[in-house]
Amino acid sequence: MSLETIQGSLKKRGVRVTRQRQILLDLLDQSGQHLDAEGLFQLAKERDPKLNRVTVYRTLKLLKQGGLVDELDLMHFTGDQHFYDTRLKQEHAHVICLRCGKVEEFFGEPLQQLRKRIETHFGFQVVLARTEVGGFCSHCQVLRQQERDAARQRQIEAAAAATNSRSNNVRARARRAG
Amino acid sequence: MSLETIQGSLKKRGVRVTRQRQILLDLLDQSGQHLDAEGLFQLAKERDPKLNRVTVYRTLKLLKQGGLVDELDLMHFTGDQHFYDTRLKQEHAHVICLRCGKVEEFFGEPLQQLRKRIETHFGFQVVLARTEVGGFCSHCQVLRQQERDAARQRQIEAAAAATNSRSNNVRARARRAG
DNA sequence: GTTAGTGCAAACCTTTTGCAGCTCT
DNA sequence: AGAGCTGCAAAAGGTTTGCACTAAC
Repeated sequence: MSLETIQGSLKKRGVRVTRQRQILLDLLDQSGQHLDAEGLFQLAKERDPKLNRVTVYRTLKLLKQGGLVDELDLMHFTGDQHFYDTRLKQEHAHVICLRCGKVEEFFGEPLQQLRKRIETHFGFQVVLARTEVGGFCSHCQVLRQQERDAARQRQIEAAAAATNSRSNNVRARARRAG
Repeated sequence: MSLETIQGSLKKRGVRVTRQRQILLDLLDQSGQHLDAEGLFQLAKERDPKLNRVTVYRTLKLLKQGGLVDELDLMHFTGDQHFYDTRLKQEHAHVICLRCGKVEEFFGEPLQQLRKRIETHFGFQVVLARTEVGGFCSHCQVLRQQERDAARQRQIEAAAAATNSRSNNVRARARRAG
């Protein structure tokens, strides 16, 4: 699937591919990232400073309705906005690290298998599927362990300090009592 | 897993299980539906008219952070609010009909398989996974076909009417021309 | 020349925050 | 007493809508 396919699909529906929509489609296609409405708007403004935020929302809605983009939430890691993926790639799951926010994409047949199973199990006609997985990437697993170790260390030191201060108090009382 | 497990988990974290929270937990547990904050609030109001909407949001946030409920979007079929599922059942996918809004739950190993594959593929530690599938339930597939047939029929009739009116015009012109 | 699309401002809906008072322990 | 929790009001964040003007077919 290509950008031209998307544009063709729009024209077929009597939707006009205006200058603004062209800009937004290009950005969605090029930018490797997962953009939300605001991010897309910021990039679009660089190409056309007059382009309005509302146009971005309207275009995204249009593309979503036409099944040309997928709407993601990325586990609400950054907030409650929606992110968008053109459907130019194969179906994939999004894997979000809950510590650093990195997003990986997982392709592979377990996804197709799941889809097929749901279709046969319910006699359901699947139109779109979305899998989002939250957890910790290999890098952050290590960092979390270090953080936990450091926290435990601080606790031990705090406990030791408390003990010292208690015994100091005892000594001080003993002195006052003479 | 049971409601008591959830309550225990909260207490262990130094979280108080107050009257309000008890009400909300009961409702989440009992109601078979997928409730959103507003729906939960409406039900809670019946048991305690003083209970505030904000308390609902705060409790849901707490439960989410503790990993005691899953947050769903149900493909934004009804809007952008979030829905909540206690994690008392086995992991499952949500299957949403885009015509009637019915939500089915799919259990079964393709889900576990997908999770395992992602863990091994990325060395990722999965904490929570969410699969939402949109499409048409078997019932609505039939209805959609009927709707399409009816639309085609109307088109044919409209075309026929247009032809009639054109030939009527021709006849009228002929009459006027005498 | 019609129909669709745009920009602007204002509204909307869901969710969060600040704060004073209340409640468990 | 002290930490945690609640209600209220107000704000925030993201998204949609009404309307007059403009651009594409």
